Amino acid sequence: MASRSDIIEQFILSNLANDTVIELSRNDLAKFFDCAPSQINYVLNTRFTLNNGYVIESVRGGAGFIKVVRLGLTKDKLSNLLDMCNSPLNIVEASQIIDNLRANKFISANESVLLKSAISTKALNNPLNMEEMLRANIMREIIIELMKRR
Amino acid sequence: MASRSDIIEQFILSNLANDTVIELSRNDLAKFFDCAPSQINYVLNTRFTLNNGYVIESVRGGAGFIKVVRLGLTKDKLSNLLDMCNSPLNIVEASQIIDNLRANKFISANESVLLKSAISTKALNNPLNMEEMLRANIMREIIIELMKRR
DNA sequence: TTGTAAAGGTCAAAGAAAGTCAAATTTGAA
DNA sequence: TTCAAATTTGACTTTCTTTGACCTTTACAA
Repeated sequence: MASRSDIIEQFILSNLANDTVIELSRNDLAKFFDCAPSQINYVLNTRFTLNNGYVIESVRGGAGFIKVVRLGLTKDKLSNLLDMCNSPLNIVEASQIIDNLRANKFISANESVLLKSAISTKALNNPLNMEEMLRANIMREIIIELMKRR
Repeated sequence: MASRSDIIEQFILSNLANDTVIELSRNDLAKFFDCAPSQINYVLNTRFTLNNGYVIESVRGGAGFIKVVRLGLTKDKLSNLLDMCNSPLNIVEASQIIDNLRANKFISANESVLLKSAISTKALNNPLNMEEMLRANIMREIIIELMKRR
């Protein structure tokens, strides 16, 4: 027997049949299916996971929405590399992943350089519960890298 | 999906497409978009910041006006952005800088998306003296982003 | 010189989304 | 039948936008 969550899942799936990206209104959907808004999150979190091949993005407030992206072939090709990110990566390992991405043309040479600067030891050197400081470091490295361009 | 603020932003952007400076009348704009005058300030303050590459000037009273100046970002001006990275950056500020870089063609659209994923709150969420864990998070975000490519 | 109207500025409250988390309930398999 | 897993519900939170009351500055006319 299909639970309401199953039905909502089917609804979203049918909307995704044609398009690879859809935008939902959580409140409208909840009203339509006569459920708590958070049940939409429940469905999304249990059935539209990364493993299942989906990515969820959302914006709150005024004209907020939830976006569901159905991932394509690339997803399978990269899932091995993604798995590596489930455990800590030192700089060598991470660089190898970037090189791999580059060698397989998932990123450009420019992107490769940029990303390496973003994950450099220098960029991540200061991790004392200060997300914003860290982000600033990362951005600094990126800009320095850009400065090197002709 | 687009909020009124988004629409007003687009309007200003399109006016700035050709010219690097435009003059607005706050009241007229507010009338035109049927909103409170202060919403114009809201749009300006959230979307046309220095980080984004704009400067706002205004004159009050009688023949008052608001001037929006689009700052071209040249290579030597990158050091201004770099300076901003000497203090903590929240996600909004950092995203603005990336948008600025993108708008001024220092990075491609792809790079912009990639970098945003690298600095996302999700990517940097775990900063408990664990550089490698952090890096893994960043790499995960990057790969997820790549998975979306067709 | 001064008062007033006509700008624009500020700030906080209200409104409109979506997110989180855990308690309560239901379901289904052993 | 029992119990663990799945689902449903709802209170509370966070984020973003919209609104409005009140403040400051400027030009200009009396």
